[in-house]
Amino acid sequence: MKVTINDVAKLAGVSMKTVSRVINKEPSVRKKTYDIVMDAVNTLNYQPNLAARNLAGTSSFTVGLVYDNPNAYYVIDMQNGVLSRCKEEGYELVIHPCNYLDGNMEEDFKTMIKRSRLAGLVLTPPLSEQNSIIEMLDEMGIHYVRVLSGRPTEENQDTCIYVNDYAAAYEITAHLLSLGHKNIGFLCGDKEHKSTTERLEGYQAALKDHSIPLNDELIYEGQYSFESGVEGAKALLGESNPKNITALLGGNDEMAAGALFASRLMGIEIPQQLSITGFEDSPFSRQTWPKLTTAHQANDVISQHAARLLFRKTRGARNQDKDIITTFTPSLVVRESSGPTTA
Amino acid sequence: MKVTINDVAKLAGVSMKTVSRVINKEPSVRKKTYDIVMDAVNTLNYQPNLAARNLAGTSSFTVGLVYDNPNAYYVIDMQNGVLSRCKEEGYELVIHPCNYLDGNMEEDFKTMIKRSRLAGLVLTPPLSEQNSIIEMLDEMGIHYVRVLSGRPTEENQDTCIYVNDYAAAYEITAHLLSLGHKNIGFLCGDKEHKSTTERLEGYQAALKDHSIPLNDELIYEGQYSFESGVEGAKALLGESNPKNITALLGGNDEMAAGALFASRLMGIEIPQQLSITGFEDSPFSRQTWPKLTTAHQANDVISQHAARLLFRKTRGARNQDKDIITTFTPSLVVRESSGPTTA
DNA sequence: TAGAACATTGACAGCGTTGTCATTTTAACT
DNA sequence: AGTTAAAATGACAACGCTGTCAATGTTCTA
Repeated sequence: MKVTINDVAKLAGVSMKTVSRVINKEPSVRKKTYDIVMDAVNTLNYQPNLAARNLAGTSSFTVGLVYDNPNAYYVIDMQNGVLSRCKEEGYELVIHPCNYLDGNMEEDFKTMIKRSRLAGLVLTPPLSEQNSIIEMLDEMGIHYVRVLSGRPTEENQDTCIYVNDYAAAYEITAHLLSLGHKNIGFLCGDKEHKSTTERLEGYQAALKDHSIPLNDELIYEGQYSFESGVEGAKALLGESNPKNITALLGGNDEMAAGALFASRLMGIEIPQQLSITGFEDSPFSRQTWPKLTTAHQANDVISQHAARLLFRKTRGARNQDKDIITTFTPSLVVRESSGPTTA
Repeated sequence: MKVTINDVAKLAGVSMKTVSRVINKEPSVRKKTYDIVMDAVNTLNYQPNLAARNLAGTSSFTVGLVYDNPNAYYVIDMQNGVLSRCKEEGYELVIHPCNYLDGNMEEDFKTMIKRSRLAGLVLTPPLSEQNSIIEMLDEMGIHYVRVLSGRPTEENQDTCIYVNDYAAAYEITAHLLSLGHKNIGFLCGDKEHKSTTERLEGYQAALKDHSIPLNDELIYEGQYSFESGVEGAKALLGESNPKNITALLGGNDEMAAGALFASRLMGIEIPQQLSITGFEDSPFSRQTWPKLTTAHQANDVISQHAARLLFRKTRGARNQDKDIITTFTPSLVVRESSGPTTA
């Protein structure tokens, strides 16, 4: 019933250790031996036991995915990306949702790591930006890869995956400018998120490049939530839109959806009277009315590359994956929530 | 650095095996011994190694969560519920998204089970309804708990958690009837989902109990998606609402959101001209305009109980959790998308 | 063609637990 | 107190794999 490495060895007529070498793709196994062993593996349908591997080996076959992000779509995409890579490489994934504000996170981490010695961790924002965590991991000697909001100039190319929110925000803003908008509001997300400042700076850079003076009164500081989007739109548009805003950049899709909601309450027509854009292209940017113009962020692809980067580190010489992309720029998706100024 | 069961044993002055007994909560350990050992465990901050436990023991400490559901909110909730329980019991969770249509699922399952011998599986709909899968698992002797749409009368109370969609649909329909609606449309979800027929039957039962004749023309057969909700609303309301429908029951929140979207396109005011209701109370039922009246389904609680049920089976006598709820009925949440008939 | 250098393979211990079974301690009887 | 049954503990071999290091094959050099 249960087939072990010994069964394979017997069938192939080699030692246990040679089978081990084959399934671990170690070098210095003769091609012929390799084939014989693989045949045996296939006919017996052998699957190496993870627990035994983790116990016996110095490196482990489980990776952790850590997140503190309320966005279900984001999390699922990240999971699926990492998972698909894990499957290919024969790794197991342990997911670790957490709440940074909880405080006892450090303990939590240590427990997780002790219980199942991990090959490494994929950290997603905003946790990936927390220096205290990074230091802790460095101290503990845990491998990790961080997914971060940032621009290609940054260093740490071997341990970070960057999402260029700056460029994406620039592109969205440029899109609105090209439609004739001049007074563009910005609904800022959580200040603790690096993505917030990146997006804000991209927006400002675009304005500057088009010789539009910056105006702090057009910026609402909120959180990445629907409710905050509602509040932000109300705050910026006020009673009768005194600032004469014709376009609103949402910090993310949820805020944009909130702004859409608020506009509706205020009787503002979208996009005739006001353009609204999102960020991330999560499924519900297609489920609002009208559908949101936004910046598409391929989270599953991003997390796949994060996993690949991690494996490159953990597997060392055995894996020299050269095609890893370390910088991603979300790309503009124009839908119905943005249009030319009518003013 | 790394503390093992031996370190604990030494410090406590007992044998390795006794420590093992304590951490496994086996009976026949003297209270005094137990305390001494626990003290040692705590001072050393000992965490049993999962790989070793899985390898040595007959039962394993990993459970799997299997799902084939496109709804991110649902999946996250299920994960978190199971996960929270796993943490308490010292189990590890392996998530297993899959695509039933892929075909090679059986192989996929077997691989997963071989690689990390599992204590058991939590199956969520629609997979949990697939007899072929259940039979396979029975054959393989794998423990599992199914989360299913169904009514309390069903058997298998020790292996299934029921979500009473029938009652919930009944309640929503009754709500609409009480508001004066008579021509109530129904946007049917995927026919393969048990929840679809349960919800449909609940709707029909409510109508019958209020002496409203059933009319198949008011039922649209679609899928549980936003797009399908759009199509369904268009199909039922047609050019000028010839069937004189005043309320629309969405098969789930997404369909309801789609119907909302379509109504907007057709210039129909919600809820003044048309009431629309959802199902599940996923976050975005609060992010539509107007917010959706829906049936709240506590997925995290449901999955927690599923996990508890599973542990009761796998741990046998060691765990006699008596407070497991096996039937959940989603409860009506009235928001702004439903209102009295104006006709 | 001998000998060195290198490539390939194998024997065996050990990873940190739990299961089995033997041993010791305690409790419960006469 | 002496016996017996029951409860509590311990010794030690697994579990299925990988790391180490020694043993064997193979190729190259002179």
